[in-house]
Amino acid sequence: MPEGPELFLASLFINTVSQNRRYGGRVIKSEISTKNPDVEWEAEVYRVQAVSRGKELKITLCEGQEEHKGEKTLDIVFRFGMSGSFKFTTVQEIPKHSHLRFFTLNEDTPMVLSFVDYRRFGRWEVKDTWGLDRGPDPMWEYQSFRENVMTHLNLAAFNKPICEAMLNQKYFNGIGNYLRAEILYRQVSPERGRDCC
DNA sequence: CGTCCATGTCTAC
DNA sequence: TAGACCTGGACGG
Repeated sequence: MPEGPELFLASLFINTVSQNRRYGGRVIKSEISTKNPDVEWEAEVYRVQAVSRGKELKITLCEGQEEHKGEKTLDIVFRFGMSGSFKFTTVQEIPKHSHLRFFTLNEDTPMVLSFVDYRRFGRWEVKDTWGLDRGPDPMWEYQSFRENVMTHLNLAAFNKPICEAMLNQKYFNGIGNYLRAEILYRQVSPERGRDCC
């Protein structure tokens, strides 16, 4: 599932299901997830919002029924690894491999937003900053993405075949193996003098 | 039953 | 830079 566009779609999905819902209680981590941190959060009522940047997705929890100044918030930054995704299900149908769970309030059928990751290569951190070694989003921060590339073309990171350079998340945050292949298939040809793989 | 493969990091040598 | 970290589906015997 997870390169930049999938992370973006996951943020849309989270915002769509969370738009007119309220969550409550604690955020529950699965027993089996030992490498990722507990999320210390408890609120009678809170809202959930998501935003993505490259191969990271940030969820913000906001205490309270409606927006107001000084509300308590908490940010969690996720990386999806090879198999991460978000799913929204009933409590009865919590998926196998659901490793972090957010519970809704006031529903006829209680619902759960889950971070699901069957291979457990995915990671989350409780923090509000994006990964320090990851660049701007190529789609949604195009100007700074472009500038970040253009001003560093002299570095060793670019002194290699483009298929290798494109996996560097400091400059191509969100590009993975499938996307680089699709992009290079469309844009690069030997006639243009590129040293491709 | 077994082997191989998968959209990604992460870290120990 | 090789190996580690994980699960499960496809396919071979």
